[in-house]
Amino acid sequence: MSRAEAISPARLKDAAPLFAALGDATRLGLLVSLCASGPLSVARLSVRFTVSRQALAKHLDVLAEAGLVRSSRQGRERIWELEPRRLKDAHAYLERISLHWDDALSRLKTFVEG
Amino acid sequence: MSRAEAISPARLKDAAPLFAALGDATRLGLLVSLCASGPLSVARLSVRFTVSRQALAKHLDVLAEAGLVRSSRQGRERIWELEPRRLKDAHAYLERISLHWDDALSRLKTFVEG
DNA sequence: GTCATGGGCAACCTCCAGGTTGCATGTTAG
DNA sequence: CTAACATGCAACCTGGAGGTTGCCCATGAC
Repeated sequence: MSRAEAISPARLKDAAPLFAALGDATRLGLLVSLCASGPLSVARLSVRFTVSRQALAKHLDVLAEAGLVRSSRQGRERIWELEPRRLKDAHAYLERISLHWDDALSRLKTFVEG
Repeated sequence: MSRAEAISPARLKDAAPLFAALGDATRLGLLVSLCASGPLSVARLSVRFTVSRQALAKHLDVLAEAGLVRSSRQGRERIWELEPRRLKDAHAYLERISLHWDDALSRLKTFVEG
């Protein structure tokens, strides 16, 4: 019996930009930094990276577009913080595909053995 | 206490191409197709997509490069199948970041409440 | 043999991601 | 007020991703 729900094309179109946002070493580094050190400004972040501040700002925009990060103004600074919900979303997607795969495997096993 | 292990830059450089490979709707579609229908040839796959056979072949190469898919010759056909290990890798990676986040949250909570 | 089918290869095109520099704007410190 | 700092904005450059077409090669069918 199949426990995994179908993966609709709509979900695919939602998932792709999410993974695309995760598919860059600098952006993953930003996520990890925000994870480890909590909310930070671009200036604070930029001392940890080799690329320019503007490049980081663009990356943060991409992450925000994907819903992985959120920003708020505090005085003259803009503070960025992680948005863990979308991270869980990505996680759930992979889980769903894995489930499908395990299902397919067990079906195959049943077919072969039975 | 912190249960999450550190996320090394080396792991970042490993994870980025993996997510990048997942960050395309067509490629996700390929994975789902291979998941649902088992190993298939490019010709078989291409009837389900609107892009050309060559485009799909390139996507499959990208997926193979990321270790998400594997191919073998069978007669005049090349059969592609899923490689679930790397999928689990990506899964584990997100889990690691989430763990870090949860750790950071609980540390913050302890700090605020304690 | 002959033909259709599956696949690799290569050239080519277009667009945008990722990066840079330079300058303008707003805000806090003294 | 003025200087220093954090950011926003815009123009610009370059490489590579994603797509196409056209052709050639191998293999299985007849």
